Amino acid sequence: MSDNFFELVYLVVKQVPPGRVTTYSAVARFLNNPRGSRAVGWAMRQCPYPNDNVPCHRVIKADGSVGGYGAEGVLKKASLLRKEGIRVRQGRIDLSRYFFKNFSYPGSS
DNA sequence: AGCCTGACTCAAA
DNA sequence: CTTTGAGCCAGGC
Repeated sequence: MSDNFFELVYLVVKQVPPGRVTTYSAVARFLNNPRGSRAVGWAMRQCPYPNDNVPCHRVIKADGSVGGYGAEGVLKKASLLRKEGIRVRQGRIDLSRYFFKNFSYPGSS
């Protein structure tokens, strides 16, 4: 488990199905880094894999804001989320409705 | 090691 | 509810 923090982040984010979202802090906390939300965001910025493999666009802020999407722009991100059936209103999402928390720890296969 | 940046978060005003 | 400010983590120079 001395794998890079990124690897774990990607594995966790990969678990988020279409129509559902998660937050940076949630992922960070799942990896035993409750204060590592920024590191998670940093990992997302790298985005070494295609969005099909790692749906970076399904990771939003803890307050329900869409967050950012690098050069692509937050509009693109919101658009993708809407296409998956997620209702985005004023750049915000209802976490109580779309938040995915049924994660399984990476590497436990 | 030190300093700066960034798809963040929380608390306070 | 919106706006500020400070805190935290990993990476690059």
